[in-house]
Amino acid sequence: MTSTTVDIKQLLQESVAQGVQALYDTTIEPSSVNLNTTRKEFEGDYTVVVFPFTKVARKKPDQIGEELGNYLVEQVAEFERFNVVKGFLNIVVSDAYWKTFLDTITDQKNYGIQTSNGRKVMVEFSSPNTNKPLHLGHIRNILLGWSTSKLWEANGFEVVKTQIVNDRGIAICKSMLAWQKFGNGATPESTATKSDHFVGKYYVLFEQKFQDEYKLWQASEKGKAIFSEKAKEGQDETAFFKKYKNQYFNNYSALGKEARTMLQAWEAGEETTVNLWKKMNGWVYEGFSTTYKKLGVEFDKLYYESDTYLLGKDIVNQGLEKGIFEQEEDGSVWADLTDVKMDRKIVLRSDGTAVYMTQDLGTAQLRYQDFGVEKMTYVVADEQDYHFKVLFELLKRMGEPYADGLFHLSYGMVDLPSGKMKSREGTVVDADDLVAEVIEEARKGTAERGDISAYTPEQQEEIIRKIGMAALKYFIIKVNPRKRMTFDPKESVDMQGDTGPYIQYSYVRIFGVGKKAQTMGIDLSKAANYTQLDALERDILVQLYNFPIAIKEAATTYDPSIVASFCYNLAKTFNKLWHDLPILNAKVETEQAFRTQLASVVGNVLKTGMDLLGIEMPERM
RNA sequence: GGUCCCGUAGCUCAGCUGGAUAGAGCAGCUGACUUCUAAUCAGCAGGCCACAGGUUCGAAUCCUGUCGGGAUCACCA
Repeated sequence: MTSTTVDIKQLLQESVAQGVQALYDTTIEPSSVNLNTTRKEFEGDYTVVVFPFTKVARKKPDQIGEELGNYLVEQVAEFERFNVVKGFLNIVVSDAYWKTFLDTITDQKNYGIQTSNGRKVMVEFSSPNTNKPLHLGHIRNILLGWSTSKLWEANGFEVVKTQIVNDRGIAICKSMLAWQKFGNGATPESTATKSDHFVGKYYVLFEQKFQDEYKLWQASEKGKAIFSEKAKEGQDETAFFKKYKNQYFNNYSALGKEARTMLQAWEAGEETTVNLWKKMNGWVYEGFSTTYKKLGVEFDKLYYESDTYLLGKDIVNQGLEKGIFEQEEDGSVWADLTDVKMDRKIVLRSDGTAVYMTQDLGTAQLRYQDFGVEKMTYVVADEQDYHFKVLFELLKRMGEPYADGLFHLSYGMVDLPSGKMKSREGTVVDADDLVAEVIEEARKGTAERGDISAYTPEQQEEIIRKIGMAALKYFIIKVNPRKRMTFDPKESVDMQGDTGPYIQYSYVRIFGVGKKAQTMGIDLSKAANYTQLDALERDILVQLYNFPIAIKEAATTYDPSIVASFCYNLAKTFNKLWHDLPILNAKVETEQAFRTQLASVVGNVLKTGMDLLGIEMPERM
């Protein structure tokens, strides 16, 4: 809270505790006092629930409410009136308090944002594979990661935004092989294709060629023999071969063999393979970078799997010495987590090579060495819940200094109305396509409803872009991350109701008022003499008061949707005020000045809040 | 089968550290622009908060069980 105004909620809790002491001779913790914001059908700003005091007071709730209410109003200047309804004590905070509060935050351009606390944390997000372009799932990930980073920054932390780029392995080799065999030297330039999409095309092509090969094999003597030998009772061919795909790839496929050979050549550092790998990854990065730019995100540090995939073996050895891991006769190393209801988990293969877990152990340590962060957040879909539970448990057992600060921001998958996105069925929503679509929709909306003709074409384009991106981003970020969400492309471009453009619209109104107030030469100091706050004005002030609280909660619970819904509610209340009460048209000078001031703070808070979600505000729309 | 997550209006979602009559938006119907931007506002209609028990003065919220949906349990990443 601010230094110049008291924290009204805290004051109320403390005063209630004092009141209980004075009236009923009982000591209670101020923080245990149950406070709610008053429902809008009753008069008041805050409501004290008095039921918990019935035992110590041995009186009826209504009577306690009366007694406590009288005590508060008599003893504390900030509490002006009260009423009691069915055992709920509704408190009206004084106009004077709210006006001082508003003055205080009017002077703080960064109201809600804490100053640096000198502490450092890391957030990992996006972390794509380099064999195909980004899709809708990445967008949710990226928005969550970006917003979480902004939220921790808003709470005073320095945030290192990072990702681990999965640039090696069999997947990229498939793209490489397909390009080498079938590409005829084509390039993104020669085909006028966005470069990451270009590489993705060859990944898809590989899958097609592989399927063709697989089909032929299924009809061959060998394929038939395998089927009759290995298929379970009653299992039909289609089902069997679907499951058998990986084994076919590893044991019989010619293409599979070529891809694996390529991977081995890469691991051996064979020059032409490494050069091809560099070329194709270069294309992918170029494409990613324009997509990130469109989404308005950037990173401070990139880690590449090609650099880190051998890490972690030292940690495993240390763990062996400490007795945290155990070695089998074949040389493989395991962690036994059965005592905490998890399984035995392999951390090193029998041939001594690293698995995914090994890498992650090593990468965590590397990051700590690089940046000395006290917390690390991994934004990764919930299908990897188990992996991270194990990873964090292992790092804890290793006694790593940052182990208590590890958090897996686990989010639900994004479904389409038609069901799950499946790359094989071509239902994956491409990130670039989606961005283009939502901007087109904003263009239509602006043509119908907008009022931006006074701007240059470039400026208009910028406004349209902001509106489209707001629709898309808000639609995704407003959902609690933990939950699986349905992405309906039609709804995602909505610009009315609980949407990004709705909030932008409130801001635009406020911006317009601010500009006009200046030309009118309104004297804001006149606001000092305004009395008799309207219920809507009080409602807005209570919400503004809660802004820093919402930011804090959103960060500590890793849930940006809290800020999204905060912004929506504030915009909604403001729109109602706009409709019901005159601002610049108010006849009384004090009223005019006060509302102009209030509007300006609301605009400021909306802008700050939306910025935490990665959403920009236009000044006109 | 073990473990974890989810189940709230036709649809998409809030509310969950227990508190008043469960809230929004969309879709449907109705009304409000000579007045600071109607991408707005107001109203109508829409709910055994999956189900059954339990704890409590009080349960959508906490506990147990059941049902439904999803994820995961590789010397894959």
